[in-house]
Amino acid sequence: MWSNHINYYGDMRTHQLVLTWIEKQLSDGELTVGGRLPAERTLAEQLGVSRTSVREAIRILEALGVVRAGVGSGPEAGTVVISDPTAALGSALRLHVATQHLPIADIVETRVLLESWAAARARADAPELERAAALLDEMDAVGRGSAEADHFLALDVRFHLSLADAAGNAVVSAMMGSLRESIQGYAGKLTANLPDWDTTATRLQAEHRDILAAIRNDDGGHAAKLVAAHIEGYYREAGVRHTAKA
Amino acid sequence: MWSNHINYYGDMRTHQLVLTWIEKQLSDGELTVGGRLPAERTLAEQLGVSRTSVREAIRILEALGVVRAGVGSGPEAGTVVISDPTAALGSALRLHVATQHLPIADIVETRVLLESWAAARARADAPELERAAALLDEMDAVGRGSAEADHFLALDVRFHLSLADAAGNAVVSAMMGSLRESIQGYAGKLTANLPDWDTTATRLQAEHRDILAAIRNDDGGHAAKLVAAHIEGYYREAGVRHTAKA
DNA sequence: TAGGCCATGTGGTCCAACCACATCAACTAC
DNA sequence: GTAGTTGATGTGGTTGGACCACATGGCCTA
Repeated sequence: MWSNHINYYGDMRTHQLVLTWIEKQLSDGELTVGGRLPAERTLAEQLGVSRTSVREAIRILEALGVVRAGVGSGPEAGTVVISDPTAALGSALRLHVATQHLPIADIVETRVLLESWAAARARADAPELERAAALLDEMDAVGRGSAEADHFLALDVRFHLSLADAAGNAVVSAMMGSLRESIQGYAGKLTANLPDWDTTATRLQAEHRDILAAIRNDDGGHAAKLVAAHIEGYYREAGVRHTAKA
Repeated sequence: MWSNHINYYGDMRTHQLVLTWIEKQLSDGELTVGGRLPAERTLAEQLGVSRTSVREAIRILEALGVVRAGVGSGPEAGTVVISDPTAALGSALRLHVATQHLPIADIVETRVLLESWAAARARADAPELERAAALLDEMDAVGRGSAEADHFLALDVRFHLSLADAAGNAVVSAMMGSLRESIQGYAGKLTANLPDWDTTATRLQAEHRDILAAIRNDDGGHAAKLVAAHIEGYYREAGVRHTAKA
């Protein structure tokens, strides 16, 4: 038969072998969130591969939001297991947008889809809604000058993510976050196309409060419609002028 | 002030520097899908970093479905830019499922959400529907024994992806594909819980044809309902027995 | 006892070599 | 002249070893 070496793994590249081992540890529950991977040198010796290959595997896991690497000693050091699906989805989408194989329009459309569903699905008494309400107050407090637009938008993102979280679906939340991240730069530029940021911000806030009120009133269907109109309206207002400049 | 070396990039780690450079090339259109990256050794020299760091960056891009690396010479060799968002999302979701921080139920729910939307959105004359129909014929042709269940399910996946493609949203298609990939192993095990695979497969096929007919009849709303019932019904049938065994 | 200092262990980076692979051109045998 | 072989070339794949920056903690000194 074939080799009886413990390290026979077919055509698999070395770093994939390491990935497979780590994924198995995760599936078997021998590695859990918060736990630490063996040190790179140790792991390399255990698996009979070079440290380089171990590092390549860890880099991939880092990019996928599965681990975090820290130098030095102490609690922040070492490679520890985390769970940040949004990071992976976000950078992936961002890069594919860069290759121009993921149209911005499709991203916006997907955002509307997910966010409408979340609004319809959110429970009226979800604790995330209180955070959302607090964010709205914070947004009222920021100035209405275009200089503060970035600050306002940052809070806006967190508000929408809070609504998504209120639906209680981790996958939808992660996807929502990644969609926002992937078009973050784009959305920022859009504000430059708005004729009057002050007016727009005030309108957005009014719509935000309507959406939140609908959810808290257990009128999911209405909330979903409001959310869709809210998002589409914003991109239409900013986007039309954007294309009109061309 | 600080160093005036051309390679001062703040706290960024070396491989991130390479990633940033490549992402900029993509955004600027200097690198497009189908294009080739400079050879690893060349790129390392150009950017003033080690080949190791270049390779770590490329590994990340590979995991994100942005490039494909091939050894040797000729058209298949070298590191070429591709665009496979599904690969990135799929492996990310799969790993996070392994960490048990993404409930399977949430993935199934999200799948229903996306697929219902796609069914409602698909155009009746979309060319992808012909591929879907061909897949259904192929599924009729495979045996009904449980031994062929894997083959049937593989075609089933492609059928559903074809429907998603018919909606014409690349982001939704990519997410759909990644969701299927992330629970592929899980779905396969479920068939073992079914009392009679033959009967189930025949029923699934009937539902498939109803869905396809509804889309072709331009009745998106009906198609969406059928799809939701189709997916939820399958998981309920297989899943209930699964938990009942415990 | 309080302070500084170094041993230790972590990831971060680099280098130099070697391998396997695929192509292509030059060369050789017929 | 043609067909086949062979080697040069260039690609990613892998390895071992060296050194660095960093953070801790214990030892040693004042």
